[in-house]
Amino acid sequence: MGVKELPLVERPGTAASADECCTPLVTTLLPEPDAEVLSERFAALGDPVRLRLVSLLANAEGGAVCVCDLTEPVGRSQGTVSHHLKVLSNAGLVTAEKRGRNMWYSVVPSSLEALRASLVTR
Amino acid sequence: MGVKELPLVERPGTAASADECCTPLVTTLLPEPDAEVLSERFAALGDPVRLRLVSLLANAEGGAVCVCDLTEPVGRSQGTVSHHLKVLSNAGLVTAEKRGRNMWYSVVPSSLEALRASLVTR
DNA sequence: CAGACGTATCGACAAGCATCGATGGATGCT
DNA sequence: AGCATCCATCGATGCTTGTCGATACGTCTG
Repeated sequence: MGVKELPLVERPGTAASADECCTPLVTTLLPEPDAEVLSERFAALGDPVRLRLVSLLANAEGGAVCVCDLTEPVGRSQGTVSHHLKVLSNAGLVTAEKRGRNMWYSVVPSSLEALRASLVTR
Repeated sequence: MGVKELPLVERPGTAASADECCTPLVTTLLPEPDAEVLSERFAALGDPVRLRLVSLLANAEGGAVCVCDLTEPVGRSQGTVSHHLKVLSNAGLVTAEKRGRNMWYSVVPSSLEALRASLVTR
């Protein structure tokens, strides 16, 4: 497949963009459809390997890392790492860019920020 | 390759309390033990039913709700709701208090706030 | 005290998930 | 061209999880 598009919320209703996805759950009663979208994103962070991947990406020089430099730090097979990156990508938390024969992944800061915004307490 | 070694900073009480648990993962390379703890909390929010439970608790008058008033809104059996509340409780996101023959659950705001703090971007 | 009520727990089951090794397509290098 | 490298995908496998119904325990009420 050529273009790896961002499978983000193209939902008609509430959540329009990555930045607006996240209904605050503490200050508003969370509607069920929103719970579905939001929980998918939290679930994406709900795995230690994926959490470390995000951390590795976020802390990288230049903000991007190629897959080849991710397998060793997390101690998982290449296939497994690829799988986790896909999960993160599906949740809209990271993006991929092809450079030569490498794929470079980076976090989507606005996406993390949106998730963070959903956790506001009053 | 990029990263040589994992900075496994094994501090004595590696992020035990609810308020101190959450190493920021974007501004620091997340140590493995912290990833374990943090991911457990994110995973707790990684289910739509649990997310709605948290929302219900947070939006309740008085900040607490008895289990009997939670099953119907989320549309799950009593046993299932009890299970989810336990997961949330284990993650430190909610607390329970016994009043008569009822259990009243409420969110732990500092816990959510700590989780939120772990998502800071730079 | 006996019954009703509220919850946690148990057993069972299907679905989902993390993981690996293998495969194959794409790309770059010699 | 031929070969090495990178990475997504596939199939298999064992473990985890969400769910229910049933059960057992504690507590209130009549």
